[in-house]
Amino acid sequence: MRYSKELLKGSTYLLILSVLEKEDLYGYAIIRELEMRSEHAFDMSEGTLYPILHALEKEDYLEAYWVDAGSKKRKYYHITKKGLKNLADQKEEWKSFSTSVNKVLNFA
Amino acid sequence: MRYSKELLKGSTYLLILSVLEKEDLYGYAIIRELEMRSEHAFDMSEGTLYPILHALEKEDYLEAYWVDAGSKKRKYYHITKKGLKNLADQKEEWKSFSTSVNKVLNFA
DNA sequence: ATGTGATACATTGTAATACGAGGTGATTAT
DNA sequence: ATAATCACCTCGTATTACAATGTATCACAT
Repeated sequence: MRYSKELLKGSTYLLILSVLEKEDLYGYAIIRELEMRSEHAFDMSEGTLYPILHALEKEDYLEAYWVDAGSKKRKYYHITKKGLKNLADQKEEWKSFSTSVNKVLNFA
Repeated sequence: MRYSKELLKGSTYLLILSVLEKEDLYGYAIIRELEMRSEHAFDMSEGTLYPILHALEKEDYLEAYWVDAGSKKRKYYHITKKGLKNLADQKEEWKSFSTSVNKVLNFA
C-alpha cells in the first residue's frame, strides 16, 4: 500500500463493494481492478481481501458462485440488492466524512 | 461519532495535530475545537484523545506544559517542529488518499 | 447544603481491522 | 525445468478507537 495502513482502515469494504457495483468479479480480479482504478494507490493483499469477501457474503451483501476456467476455478462475487443499498450508504458516509476532515484541515 | 468508528481510524492523529497547528490547547479544549470545526461530525471521546496525546508527545510531535487555572490544572500541548513536519506529510497523504478513493468510486 | 452537570485529567479491557506469513495447486513464460 | 503468475485459503499479531471507570474541581440551581 502506498498509504499507511491506518489511514486505509475502514474504507476497504467500500472500495470492494464499489468495484463490484457494475460487474461480477473474482477475488484476484478485484485486486487488479482496484490497482487499475486507483493507479496503484491501493494494492490490496490477498490476506486482506479474502476474509473481507467472506464477511460481505455472510452479511448478504455479496453472493458467490464458482466458474470453471479450464481446470482452474474462479469464485465470482455478485453484489446483492442489500449490498447495493449498503454501498450507497457508505458512499454518502465517505463524502460526508471527507468533507468534515477537510473542514478541520481548513481545506474548505 | 457521526461516522462508523472504522472509517475514522487512521485520521485521528492528523485531526489532532491539525487543531494544534496554530495555537496551544489543552485536552478538553481540543475536543471542543474539533467539534466546532467539524460541526459535530467528530465528537472525540476522552478515552480516545488522551492516549493519543501521550503517544504524540512520546514521538516528539508535541510538548506538554501545565497551566494553573484557579485550582484546576490544564495540560497544554504545543506542536514541535517535528510535529509540523509530520502534519504536513499527513496532510499530503490525506489529499492523495481521498483522491484515490474518489477515483475508485468514480467520483472523479 | 446538596446535587447535577460540566470541566479536566487519566487508565484498562475489548472488539475490530489489516496484513504478513504461510499453505495448496494450476498455468504460462523463459 | 523452473520461475513467475494465477487463484484460492487461514492463522497470528499489532494497532486502533472506545466504552467503562476512576479521580477531583467548579458553577449553578434547588
